[in-house]
Amino acid sequence: MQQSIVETRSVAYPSLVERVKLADVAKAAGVHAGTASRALNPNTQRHVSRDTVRRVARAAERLGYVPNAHARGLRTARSYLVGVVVPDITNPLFSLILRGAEQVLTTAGYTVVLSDTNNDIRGPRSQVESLLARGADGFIIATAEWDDPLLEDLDDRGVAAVLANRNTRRGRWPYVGGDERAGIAMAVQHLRGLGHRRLLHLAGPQHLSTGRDRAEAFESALRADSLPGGDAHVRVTGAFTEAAGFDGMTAVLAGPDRFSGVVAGNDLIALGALDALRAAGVRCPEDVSLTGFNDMPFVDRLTPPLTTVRLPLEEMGRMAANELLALLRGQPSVRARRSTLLPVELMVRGTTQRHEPSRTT
Amino acid sequence: MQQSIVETRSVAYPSLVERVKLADVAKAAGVHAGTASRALNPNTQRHVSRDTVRRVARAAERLGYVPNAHARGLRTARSYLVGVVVPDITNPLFSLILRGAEQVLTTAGYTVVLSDTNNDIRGPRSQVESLLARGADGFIIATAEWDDPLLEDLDDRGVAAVLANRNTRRGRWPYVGGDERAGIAMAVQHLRGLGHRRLLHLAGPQHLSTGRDRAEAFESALRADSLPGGDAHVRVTGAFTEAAGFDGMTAVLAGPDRFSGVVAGNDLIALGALDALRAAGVRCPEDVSLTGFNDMPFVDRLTPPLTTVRLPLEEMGRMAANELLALLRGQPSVRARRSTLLPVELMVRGTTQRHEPSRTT
DNA sequence: CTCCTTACCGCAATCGATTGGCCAAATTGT
DNA sequence: ACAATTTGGCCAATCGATTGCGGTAAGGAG
Repeated sequence: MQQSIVETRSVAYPSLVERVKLADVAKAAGVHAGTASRALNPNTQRHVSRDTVRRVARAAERLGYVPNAHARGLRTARSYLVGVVVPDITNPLFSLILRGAEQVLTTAGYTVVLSDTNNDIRGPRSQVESLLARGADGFIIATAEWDDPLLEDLDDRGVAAVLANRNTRRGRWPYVGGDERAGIAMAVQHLRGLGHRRLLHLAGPQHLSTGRDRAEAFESALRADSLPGGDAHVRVTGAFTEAAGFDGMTAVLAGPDRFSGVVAGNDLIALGALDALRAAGVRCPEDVSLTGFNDMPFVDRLTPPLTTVRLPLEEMGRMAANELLALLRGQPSVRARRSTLLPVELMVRGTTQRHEPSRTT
Repeated sequence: MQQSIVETRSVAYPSLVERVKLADVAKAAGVHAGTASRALNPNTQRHVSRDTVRRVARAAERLGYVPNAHARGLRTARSYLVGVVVPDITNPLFSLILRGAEQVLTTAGYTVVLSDTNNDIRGPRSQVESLLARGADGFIIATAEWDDPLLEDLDDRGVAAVLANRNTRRGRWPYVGGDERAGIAMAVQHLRGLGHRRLLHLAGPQHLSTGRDRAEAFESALRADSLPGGDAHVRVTGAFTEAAGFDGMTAVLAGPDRFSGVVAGNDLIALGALDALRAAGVRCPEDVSLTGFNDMPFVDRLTPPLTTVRLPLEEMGRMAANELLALLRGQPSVRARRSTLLPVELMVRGTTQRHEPSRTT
């Protein structure tokens, strides 16, 4: 590997200047450390005189006091650390959720620890365990499987968490996601409205709630408006990837099923399907209309630009974070599981057009 | 906002079971807590008999002991927390660096704290400060400005850090980035080889090393092989964004300068430039050839697919993390500033083609 | 003017792991 | 067999913030 090393100048790496501690502030303010502690904590300020609070606050400000998180955490058994577990940070879907969550968590005084499992199935477990060892206060989990032993385990142990984007079968935690059913219904109605009778759903993996829900929504949307002469097929792909989309579409094209409209399980599957169509000489949108899901960045710049369903991902992250904060603040008594479904939007672009009957594939 | 809340079942959120502590392990193994501590720590095991180590290890294993990070951190003044500061987690450029860094840091036992400043200029400061308050051991910084008061400040305070992707004027920290000069040189030579004489560089902002270095590299690459009849212009854009690229290109098109090849400061600028060309009725690549920088995901799927320079971003993150680990482990004595330049690769795709002389814009 | 609150603040224990210092037992050398 | 080491492990202090407890002074009521 080419690699050039350039040496410039030599310098020392001194250790950090010794931090000012609470005792220093107390001394400067002429009070005891315990009093200073109370003066600085909004919840205990009422035990301290107005004047003392001011003096201590001023001293702390002047000396640049920042509390030692270790000492505090040791004493209070809280870390103000929350883990955000995502399957693939490289996927904008998750980085947007992460950003939203990070915004509200940091402004609430929490520190966000990233845990990118890189789609490794055994990833979440070890990552979460080690964060738990660090005393993490809670988690936002975007890697939930439909049947997820890790989550059941965490649930049993009473770990505070919120599920984002992907739901799970059991579990008592709040869930925040997009309104998948509505999104799929929109896509189906859009295609139907364009005159497409024979539809295909390239479903995502069924061990994820997003794959299941969308497939289910597809079928119930079709039942809802069963046009005469309507026809529909569902093909389950192995993953939410371009490769899986390509394979799935290729397999369907080789089979007997006919269709003129395709609802893909997500944008990546749609892109793979597009490639497969192209490879088979089928044009989009002239011969086949296609919709995606998620509205990832840049899918509006493809040729043709992808018609897809947009999810408010940043908002999803923010909501999930707020749910978690409520959980952490809330009385650890009785709570009800809440599901929050965020509204979605159909982005009509270039991969869908009115059906020309002669061209059903 | 549409929002449906579904209540399912009510349950209690019990607190975590009380953790097993070192004293428990020690008791189970029939030794003192101090001894157990030494037995568990590889660096101090030599002070403990072979047999005791085994007994303690076994007891720890059996009881499922995990050390309390707060207590340890309080005593040792190390947190095993590393902050990774990025300007925009949504940008795959940075999420890839982040992933690389996260991989090696977590396997080294560190916990990665994400700090996404969302391109907010005052972001890094407060984020870094609060992480410092938490006792972060070090930082990987991908937000460096060329003249960066925050970095100089941190440098003065002896904070351990490594710069990734973006370099800074001063500072004593290691820097890991792509070989920008080589990348630009490749792009220029590629265009020259295709017969393009009149080149334009749509440079990124000059307060970032990436903007500066690429602009400088562009000029020196041209000096290196000054063909007869060669001509070159540099237009500095305000940001590494599509909007800036669009504006920059639009402005140049309105001016007197002529060119048939464009070297964009990065992929986003290239995309914006592409839009501007299209809006002006200039075809790419027939009339003008265009290169980007970074090889972001999906730019190979555009029409035409973008010719660009690929950086080993994940590797960059890994290298930066390794540098930081060396810094953290290393004797805090004297070190030399190291710059590691990773090799880049020119991805020749559809936005560049042989120049047809009649068509210089 | 005395008694009783209330307000304010200091004292010291506490969280759990680490580590320097010290003592006892085991080992080695002669 | 005895002194000189080495080895193994215990004790207790320590990191820094929090908080229950108790004491003192100020203020109010009768």
